[in-house]
Amino acid sequence: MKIDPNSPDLSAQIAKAIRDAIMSGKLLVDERLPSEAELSEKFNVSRPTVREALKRLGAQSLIRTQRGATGGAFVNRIKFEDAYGQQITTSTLLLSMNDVSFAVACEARYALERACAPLAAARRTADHLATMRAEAHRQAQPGLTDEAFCASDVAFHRALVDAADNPVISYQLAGAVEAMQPLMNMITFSARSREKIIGFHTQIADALEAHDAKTVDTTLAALAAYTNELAQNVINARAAARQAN
Amino acid sequence: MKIDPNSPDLSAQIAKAIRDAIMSGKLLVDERLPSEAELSEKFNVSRPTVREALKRLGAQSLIRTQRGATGGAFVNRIKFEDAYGQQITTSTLLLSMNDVSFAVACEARYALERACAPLAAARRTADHLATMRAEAHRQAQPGLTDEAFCASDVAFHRALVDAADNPVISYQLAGAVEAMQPLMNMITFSARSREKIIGFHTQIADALEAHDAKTVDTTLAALAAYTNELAQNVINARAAARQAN
DNA sequence: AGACGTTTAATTGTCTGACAAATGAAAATT
DNA sequence: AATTTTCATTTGTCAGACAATTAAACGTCT
Repeated sequence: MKIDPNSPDLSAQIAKAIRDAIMSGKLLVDERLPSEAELSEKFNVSRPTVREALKRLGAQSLIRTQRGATGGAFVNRIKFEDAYGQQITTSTLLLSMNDVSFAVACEARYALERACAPLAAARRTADHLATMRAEAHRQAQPGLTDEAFCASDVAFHRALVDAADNPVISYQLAGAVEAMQPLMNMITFSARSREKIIGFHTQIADALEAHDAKTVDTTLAALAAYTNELAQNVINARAAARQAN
Repeated sequence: MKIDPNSPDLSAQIAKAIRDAIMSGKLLVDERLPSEAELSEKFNVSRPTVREALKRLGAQSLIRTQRGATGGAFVNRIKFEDAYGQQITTSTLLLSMNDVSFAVACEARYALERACAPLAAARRTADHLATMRAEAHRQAQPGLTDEAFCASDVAFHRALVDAADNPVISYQLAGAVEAMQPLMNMITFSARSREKIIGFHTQIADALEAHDAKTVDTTLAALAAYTNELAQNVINARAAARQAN
């Protein structure tokens, strides 16, 4: 692909050309790209410009670089773990920057989570159950901050998702689950509400252990409704406070 | 956040520092970052290094830049549309580079899609239905290539997902749905199989129109099973061909 | 011949300094 | 007062340099 040297986004064009080559399979995994000097000659740009393009690709985990005699830039085999972070960052910012309501985010998260219920019920291992029960136990500890409670909640739900034993699902849901955390942090979890949530969590773990997909699904629905209710209370209280001013 | 000037990844460190500032809210949407010259002074690095860091952030749509007197780098309000492309690219590469089987990808896609069924059945608009029926009609045209058939299939399913009217769900599922396309392309769709798939599609559109979530769900399950069957046939045929050699 | 240092070439990472292009603000002109 | 010109700021790009790293090539000694 040719680039337009008069456009003021040469590095973006070059990055796109290389990205397209990777996507189309012209560049294979672990294949070495030409050196920066060769690329700058090929595209008729300077080395800094080539480097900016390569950094763009590196930021997307499409390439990795290595110094030294046999070094260079290599097409990176992007792993699910690499993609999680990116996915979570983007999802979190999407929610916060586009004023996505708690209700909408919550609906998405639980709708997708419920999709895992049948698979998780069928495939959960002892490890998954242990993780979930450990998190439920942590959630019951007195003196736990709201933030730590939320973090544990996320860990519980990620274990549930991972129990479906499908890496594609785990990847897609990582964003939906983790991105909820900042929104959840607006809630102050009373002892009573924590108790109730832990009850749901225990029910879910029990149902998973019993391979009872139906109960997992209905409990998740109940948990979704309750979470929404808690958030709605906060929103209503804030509105009332504003009114009082 | 301080950076270690002896590490050979200065631009990555600087990018991380700025990314963290955005994530934590220290930098607000549309806020202007210091100029490249100021940043290079602040971090004690050269301007090219700062620029590499900014390009990394630009690649993630976290900032945008503008030339001129009042120009600079600004925190970007990342839109869902911006994120789709990135999401699809990453998902597609994840599947192809990690040898994710058709079955696993298909399971994920349909599990997540079925999660939208109740919402889509409740909220579908005439527009969504029209799009879906138009795609079903396109799929019935003779002379359609397999690739075009797949593309139309993706468009149909994206309309279904969008009918759930939840931007978070649409975003998450864009990856799962679009990333399947390269895998689907291995299938040769016979006239009979196309007919059958179009039948499912029509059934889904009808059920959505009737707000019948249950039928949407069961039809999606049937479609998932059939798609898997087609792929399995290809895989078996290939195995047999290998055996014959 | 083979094991073990040494040198060397290739490559990325970083820096310096420069100029072009865009752009809005300030200054000058009508 | 309106319009044009000038100017300062900032990003985009380039050229050239040196440091750090790395593996291969080379030499040396046993």
